[in-house]
Amino acid sequence: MKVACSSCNLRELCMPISFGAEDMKRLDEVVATRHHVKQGELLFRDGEPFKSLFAIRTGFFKTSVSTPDGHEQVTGFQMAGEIIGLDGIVSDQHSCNAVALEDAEVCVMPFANVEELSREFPVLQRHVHKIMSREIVRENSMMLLIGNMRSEERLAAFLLNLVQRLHARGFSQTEIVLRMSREEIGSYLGMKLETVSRAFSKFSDEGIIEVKQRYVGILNAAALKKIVNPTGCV
Amino acid sequence: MKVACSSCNLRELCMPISFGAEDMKRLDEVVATRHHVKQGELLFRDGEPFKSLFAIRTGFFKTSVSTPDGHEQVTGFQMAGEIIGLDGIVSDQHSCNAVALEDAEVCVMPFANVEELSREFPVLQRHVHKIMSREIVRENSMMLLIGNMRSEERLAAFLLNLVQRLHARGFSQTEIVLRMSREEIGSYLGMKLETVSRAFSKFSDEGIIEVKQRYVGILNAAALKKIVNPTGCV
DNA sequence: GTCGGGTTTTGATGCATATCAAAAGATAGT
DNA sequence: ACTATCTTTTGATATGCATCAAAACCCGAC
Repeated sequence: MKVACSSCNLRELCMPISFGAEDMKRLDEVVATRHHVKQGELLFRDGEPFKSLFAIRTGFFKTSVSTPDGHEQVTGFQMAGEIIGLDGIVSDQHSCNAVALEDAEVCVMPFANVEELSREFPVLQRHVHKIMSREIVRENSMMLLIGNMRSEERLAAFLLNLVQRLHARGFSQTEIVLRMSREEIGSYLGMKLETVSRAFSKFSDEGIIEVKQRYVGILNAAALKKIVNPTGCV
Repeated sequence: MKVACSSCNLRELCMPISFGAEDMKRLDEVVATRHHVKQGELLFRDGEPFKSLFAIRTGFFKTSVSTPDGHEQVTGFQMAGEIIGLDGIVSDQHSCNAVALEDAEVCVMPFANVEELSREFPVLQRHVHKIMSREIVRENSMMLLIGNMRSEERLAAFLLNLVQRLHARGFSQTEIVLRMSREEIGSYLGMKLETVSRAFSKFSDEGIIEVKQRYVGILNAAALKKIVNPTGCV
């Protein structure tokens, strides 16, 4: 079952938009194969040789790095239409682990293909640069989040970010089914799982959200935004 | 005073290494002009339109982002041979501030030039990708640092990183003159200036370092490494 | 040299979050 | 359906770092 980029409904997310049908056909060449990853399995692992970027077609991933003593730091959660593997370019080997948090399918894009077609299509080249820049900016804001905000602000920002990305993919603007555990959220946000749980309970008590296990209903998005940014400006 | 990349002693740091004399001449075209930035001045500011990347020729910069309520998070310190401005690519405007911490000179590389020459020279293309990937990896490790380590571990890691980069530029392996304040270090590492100061004092009391204002002498690098990574493995 | 403003150090105290612990709830395998 | 295991919640306590405060120190301006 071959699904070409040109006919993929995630095209606008992982490919440049301003592409003619003609060019789009050529662009299909970036994707060599597709690959299924079962829940809990690794797509790639820290230290593994880097060959390809991966575009997520379906499913949900987390990426993480570890301290020598085995403490894990989740560095990101990725969903359909997002690209993972950029960390591997610099040293030709991956520097983090990517684990599927639910059964997933990815498009394997050999980086040699990406670079070759990038030289031919400036719009693709620009797109690749933007994707990498976006990741740099995202991580900047994560540093701000972890370094400067308190636990409840972090969780509020996390939920808003998640729901915004899901909404961009056609899901509800008010309902989330979390794919990750409290511990993984905590690792991502630089806090312990108990603190995550307490923050959930607090928001729930205040009527801002509704929590039932991994289901989260957002009852008062404005309140969440106010927690992240109390002044309301910007 | 025109200094071409081909005759710049920082060439190995900001340009691809495997370049013939012929190609190197063409590569000089990436740099449009040079620009002086006085200590305390901004090279670019959050929200400003993005036109160019900047290669640092001399001097020392910090980049930072801010919360709406004005709290600053330093996202990096950059020295000679390093590239700044990558954050601006994604949305055609800068998303952080870059301030010179000492009088500096930068090479202005219009991004249009970079992209055009990248298409022509695969080795430059690869280089640009690596620089962006390196920044992504660096920020991953900063998330690990801020999210998982305690204050003394963070400062130890910071000092080791700084001295390693300075050493790569021909400076001492054991002596640093800090260009940034305790507050800026603290912001970068997600802690308060008092905590930074206390950690300095502690290391000094233990004979691991020698501190006199912004001068730091590293007396026992092994001890610093052990603080970052107690198990000693890896 | 002296004054004034900024930076750094050090001490005392408080608070947010980590840690420890245990129960409740969900999930998967037999 | 039932048990074993994992996840989540909640409570009690501990602690690392922030906060508040003040003194010491440094640097540049005059």
